[in-house]
Amino acid sequence: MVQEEMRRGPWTEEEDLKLVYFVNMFGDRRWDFIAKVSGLNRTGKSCRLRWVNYLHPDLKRGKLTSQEEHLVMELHSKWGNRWSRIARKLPGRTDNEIKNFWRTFMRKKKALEKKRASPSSSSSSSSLSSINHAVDSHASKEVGEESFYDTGGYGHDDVMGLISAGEEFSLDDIWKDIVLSEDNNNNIQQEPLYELQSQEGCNFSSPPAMIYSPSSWEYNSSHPLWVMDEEESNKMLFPATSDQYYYSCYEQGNAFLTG
DNA sequence: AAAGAGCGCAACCGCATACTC
DNA sequence: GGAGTATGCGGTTGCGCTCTT
Repeated sequence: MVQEEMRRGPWTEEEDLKLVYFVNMFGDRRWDFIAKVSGLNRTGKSCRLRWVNYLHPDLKRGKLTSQEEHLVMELHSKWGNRWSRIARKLPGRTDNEIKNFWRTFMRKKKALEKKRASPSSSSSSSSLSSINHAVDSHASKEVGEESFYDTGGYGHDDVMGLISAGEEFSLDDIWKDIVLSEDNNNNIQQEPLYELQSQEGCNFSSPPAMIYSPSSWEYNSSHPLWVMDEEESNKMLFPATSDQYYYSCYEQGNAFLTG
């Protein structure tokens, strides 16, 4: 059978709208089915990913808060790279997001480590050196090429040891250490890498998904589908100019179901 | 102002597991 | 119980934006 070439790459706004519409209609389970009936010409996998990582109404946007970052560190020390598991403890955050955060963190750490490796700097009592130890004690198990990822966590004892009462510094200190180090190197600190901010204080970017702001959906997280008046949902999702187009999508979906 | 480097994030890939028939 | 299919997860890549020189 000749398989039609699937679309790949970044999603367009129109595709997003379509996907949201069909997920709203059929739920966020049957991805292959949704991929087919929507006519998106994407794989079910791709649709799921887009939904989970970007379009889901419960998603938070913007940087992780300090609390969230702490939690990630803590949970990673327990569970290692079990990103989805960690993500479940951070409502509104995706495994992808956490993975990216961790990668960035490790990258910074490596960079800092490199700088510190220069002979002039050896403040062994710094909190960073301690977390380095914690991280390295595990990461060093890996052989050969260094990876951004620590594949098994710091080791609970390592990091929790740092956090525990026995030590005189917290993860805050560790972060401060990184920030300070950056400060020293850059002189100009445009904005603290890591500042306390309220959950609502997130720096929202404005992706297309915000067009259908989650707050405007009566989303009930305990329910697989958004609860929404059909007429209302049509109005919100599809501007008058494209009504006909999306109704045809609707028809298409129904036709597929009813055969 | 232009070029290059670095960073952040979205998306893809391959494998594992769960589910359905 | 086994095969086929769908879904979930972790790792990796590539692109675009921002910052630096």
